[in-house]
Amino acid sequence: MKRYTPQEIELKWQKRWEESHAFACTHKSDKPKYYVLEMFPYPSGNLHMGHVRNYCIGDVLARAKRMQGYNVLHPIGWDAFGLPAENAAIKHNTHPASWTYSNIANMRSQMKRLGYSYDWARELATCRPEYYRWEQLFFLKFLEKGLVYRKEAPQNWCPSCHTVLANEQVVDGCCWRCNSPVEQKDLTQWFLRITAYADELLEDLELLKGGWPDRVIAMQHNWIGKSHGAEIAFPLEKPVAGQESISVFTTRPDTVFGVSFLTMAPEHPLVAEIIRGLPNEEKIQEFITSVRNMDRIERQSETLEKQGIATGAYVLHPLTGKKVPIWLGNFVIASYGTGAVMGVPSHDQRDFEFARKYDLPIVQVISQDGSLSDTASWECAYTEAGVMVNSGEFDGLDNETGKKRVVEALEAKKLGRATTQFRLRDWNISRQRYWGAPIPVVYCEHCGLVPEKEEHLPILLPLEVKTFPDGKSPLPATASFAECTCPKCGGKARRETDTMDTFVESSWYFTRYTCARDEQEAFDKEALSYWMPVDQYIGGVEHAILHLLYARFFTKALRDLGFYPENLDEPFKRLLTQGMVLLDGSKMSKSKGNIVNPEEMIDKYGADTVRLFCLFAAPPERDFDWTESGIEGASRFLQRIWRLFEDSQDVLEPVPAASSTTADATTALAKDLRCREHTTIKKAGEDMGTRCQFNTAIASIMELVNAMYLYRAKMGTDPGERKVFSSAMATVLTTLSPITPHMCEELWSMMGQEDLVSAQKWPNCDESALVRDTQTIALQVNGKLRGTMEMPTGADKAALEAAALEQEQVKKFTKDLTIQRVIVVPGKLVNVVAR
RNA sequence: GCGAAAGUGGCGGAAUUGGUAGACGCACUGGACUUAGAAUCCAGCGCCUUCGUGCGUGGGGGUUCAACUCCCCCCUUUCGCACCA
Repeated sequence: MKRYTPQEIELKWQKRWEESHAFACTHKSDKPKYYVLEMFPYPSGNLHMGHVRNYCIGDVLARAKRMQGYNVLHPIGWDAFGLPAENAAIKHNTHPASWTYSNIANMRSQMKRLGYSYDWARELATCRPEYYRWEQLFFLKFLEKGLVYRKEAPQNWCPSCHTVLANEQVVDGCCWRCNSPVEQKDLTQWFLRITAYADELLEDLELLKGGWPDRVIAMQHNWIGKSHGAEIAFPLEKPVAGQESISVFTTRPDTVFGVSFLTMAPEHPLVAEIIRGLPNEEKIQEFITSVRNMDRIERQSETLEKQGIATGAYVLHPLTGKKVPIWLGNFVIASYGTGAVMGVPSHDQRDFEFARKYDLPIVQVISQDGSLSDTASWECAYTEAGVMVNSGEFDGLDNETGKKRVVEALEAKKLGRATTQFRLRDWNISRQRYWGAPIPVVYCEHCGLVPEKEEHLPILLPLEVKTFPDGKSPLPATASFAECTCPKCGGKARRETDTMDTFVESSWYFTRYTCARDEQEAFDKEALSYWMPVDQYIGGVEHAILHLLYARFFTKALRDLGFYPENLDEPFKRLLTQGMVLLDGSKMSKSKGNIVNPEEMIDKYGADTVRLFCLFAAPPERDFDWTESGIEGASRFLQRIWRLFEDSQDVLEPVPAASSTTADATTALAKDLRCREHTTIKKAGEDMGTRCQFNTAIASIMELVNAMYLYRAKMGTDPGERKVFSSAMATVLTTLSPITPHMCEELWSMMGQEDLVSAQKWPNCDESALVRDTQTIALQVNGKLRGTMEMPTGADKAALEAAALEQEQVKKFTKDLTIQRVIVVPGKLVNVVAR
């Protein structure tokens, strides 16, 4: 008897798949296409359990879809630029490139040990010039179109990473990667104009409903943060620096008559001009400095006390002409809206608190019922809808109508207009780092900013650089790179030494897989429009706004540049956000020391067992705890199949899955097994290929295996019964093969079957096999289960009712009652209603 | 505060359209085999129990012949955003 030795078997079949290019694909096919993609990994060195789970989910789906008749694209690559490579280079005195490439080699072999069915011919790494040259081309096109621009502004600066960060990369005021508190620094940086697509990014979330988890859609919705309102100009009493007025953004123009002050952010560019020469200029300056010195976490914490200072300057109310004092406030954000707000303490809670603290007037202008009350007794602002009061000609209007009328009145005076604001900011893509894609522009002494010529691409990242003595990028000091000639005038120029954010690479890699080896163009239009969009994307929820928002933006931008088909609006049709793998209830992490090493698990149990456990432990979107007893259980199930197979060699014939017929299944025993077999084909097929509920697919196959054990014990010598058993075995191996492909290949070949089990079609469910001679009918009295009865399949309502009323259990429970109704659901139940 | 998801045995979870709640697995208990253990096989496994026309899917109401499932109110947990004007 041959023992189950996964390590031997797995190597053998991995080699067989590779040699036969079993999972290569092309876009020239008559089959319907299916593009399965898992978020590509950063080559950190080793696969962790989270990776394993992610790629197992994708692999089972890819294998199942392939068997179910789809032409499947299932590629993999490496998100290979990024800061950890530089940190590792410093630590181990090596080069980021060699560190990265050796990590890729290691992780690739770990993936191969897990038997993932990738089309390896499409593998890509974003740090290769063959990849990033196209990104540089996109940059130049973006520049032409005004989608990328340079701007000086206060930026999020991570002192530990020596680089700026995008807004999306600042989490709770700290760096998303190293968790150091982020500082603000004035810098000139490159920005991608993602805000130009704010509306479309928001609206197209509608297209994703049903395919994406609600919470991811909600998170993007909030992040984009659209609000409708008005911009209102308050004329300055004394204009400064050529500015006649200060603009504010408000969602409540209907409350404009309640303005009793105007608050500006201390960082507002006009502040310096306004306070110049005022009596308390020095005090104001002190206030500004103290706010600017506050770190971001402190400034944005909800407990921060609202503080402000009166400037002594005034604006004029745009409708009444009354003087309104200008204040500075620490709660006003310079980067949102206009950086200034109108203070309406009666109808805004923040303004209310501010007015109470600094004893500013509170004037009611909205009333629930039109009556006025004394605001001195109010405990909070009234923020609900109502009728306008104290508002001149607008009195008596409901406030929604009032919003429009006030804006119209302001427009007539050229002091306001309806507008919308987004929370979304443009994406800062400059990074003061070495290990990234160079930005293809130069700064010429004569011509200024000059884009590189397309024929000069790729602008290669130099590999010969000095090491990183102070943790900073060596590029500015690398003369061979930084010193260059101007593409326009040929004069002396300096190359841009910032590199691109690595999130730029991951914003388009999924389209490059469709033609990864094309050296002539970024995309082969035919292949691209055949494969895109991705049908199922799988990854962690931590990218809900980062990568997934950037990738959506890039898709729309490249579509509008003509790189993508016109109708490609969204890159990912369906998104599955997989849960985490926990150990003892908390996330596995190196620093905590609670790690399960995938390679050790493969050594101990084999890749098939690891795959099986990852998929059986919980539905894919939920977190699950790694347990030793759980993986033991998975191993036990595979052993159980192996033993059943070994012990049944004498009766097994190499018949196709689902090949037994009604003529073979003549006994009740055989009919039952055949029914179970086809139930599993249907259930596992839907669960694996459509619902992505792998745990229940596995449960269904376990039920079939359990049934086969019982069957074999009772099975006679009848050839029909034996055929039914062989067919069921073939079905187990076929339906389980997406999950545990190696063992299934081995048993498939031991069974004497032709070809690879991976190349088999998914067995057909014969609906007639699901129909049994009799059915169990539930018996209820007043909705409570009181028993069951066996009835011939297809028995009509009258027969079911009559039979039910004859049953002892029913009689017993209706003895002293009058039967009022009998509800019959054919094939299911009979409910006797009695009072 | 706003938004989202979730709450079912000792545990992970199942019930896809309102129709027999607890599939499948883990753990546990008893038995068989064994010198013994491991492995395996068989049986049991929601709770209460006065053994019933009992209770039971976070709690409370409702709709229905029938509710884990639909409606209303509430509680708890997790996650995301948050002085956004």
